Amino acid sequence: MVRAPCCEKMGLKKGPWTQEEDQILITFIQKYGHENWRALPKQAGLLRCGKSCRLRWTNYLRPDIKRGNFSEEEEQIIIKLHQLLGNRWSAIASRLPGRTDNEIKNFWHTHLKKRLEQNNYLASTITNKRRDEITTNASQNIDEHHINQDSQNIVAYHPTYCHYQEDIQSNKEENMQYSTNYEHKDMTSFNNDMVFWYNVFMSSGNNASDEIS
DNA sequence: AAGCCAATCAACCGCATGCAG
DNA sequence: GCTGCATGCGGTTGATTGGCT
Repeated sequence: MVRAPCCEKMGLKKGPWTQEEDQILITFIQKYGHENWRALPKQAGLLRCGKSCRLRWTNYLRPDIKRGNFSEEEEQIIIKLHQLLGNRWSAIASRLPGRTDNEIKNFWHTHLKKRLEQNNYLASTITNKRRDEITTNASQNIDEHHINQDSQNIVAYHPTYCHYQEDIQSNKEENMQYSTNYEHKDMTSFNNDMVFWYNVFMSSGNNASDEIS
């Protein structure tokens, strides 16, 4: 398939947007909308390609964009959605009103990814250490619960399952079950997490099954 | 004060997908 | 079914910023 020529042709401008360009784009979109991104820059009098305009609008200029730091709850949602959906940033962003896929992607790479890796390392270290203790001291009655308490304490990002319960009345009992059971289960209960979040999607009105497949 | 380095984030690039003709 | 265009998406880059020496 032949690729459509992009902005590098015809001396179109690249790089950071100026305030003036932003204003032109905002004014134009407010007036005429953005039916056709490819034609928009020409109509608006911008020396940018449509792709660049779309990105600037969707990631920065849109009026409904929420700026500023991510809340604790948003972090938890991103982490869980990433476990469920992988690097499907737009799908994740669609569940976080006011946040863009680009913003979430950047936040993931700069904050959450490192933290998860670090926490996973620490959690596995602690768990292995505990297991060694158990092996060498078999007569001592140390149960699995004890081991997992340590892992849980280390894994700071760990889910708080009650966030959605007010919104999802129909699944209330089921969700409570997950949140309660979690206290007594080990890290492998992440499978249950998956089920939980799948249910959240199904209840949210968006058919997540299409996206998961 | 200056230089270096790492973190951050806006923006770009190229592929994938959807759709009309 | 094929082709070409428009748009969406995820990975990556590079400019900027802030902290440290």
